[in-house]
Amino acid sequence: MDVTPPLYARIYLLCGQIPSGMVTSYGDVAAMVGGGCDARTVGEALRAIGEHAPDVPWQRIVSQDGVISTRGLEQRRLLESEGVAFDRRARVLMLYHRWGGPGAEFAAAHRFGPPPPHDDAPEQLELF
DNA sequence: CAGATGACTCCCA
DNA sequence: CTGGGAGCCATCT
Repeated sequence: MDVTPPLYARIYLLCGQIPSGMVTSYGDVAAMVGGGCDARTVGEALRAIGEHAPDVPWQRIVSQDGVISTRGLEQRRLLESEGVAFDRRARVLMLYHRWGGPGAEFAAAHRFGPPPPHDDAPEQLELF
């Protein structure tokens, strides 16, 4: 039978560091995990969470724009219960809730890299 | 080893 | 804004 793949274990470890009320994107997780991991791999790891790590806060991983595309209703409900705000188009307000990565010590201990910078404009502030 | 799969992302019409 | 297509990569058959 399967055991948790090494890369997945790192993904779960990093996701477990995301505090309640914060979110990050698949691409950001992939960048921090490094080692040839990409957004799709993160998605695959989260898909297999039920088999490997049921305690990982999978709901805190959203797409790059803050959109929940897959298991929307359940995920949105969980995030809202943590205090995460959405705009009119069901996007997480990333400018407020984007996670800045694990602490420096934790990152160094597990060889995680820094999250990639975002060049997003504050257009998401335009609610309504 | 080769083909298929997917909870992504980017680019272009 | 919407939709289609390509690129990407670990994991499973």
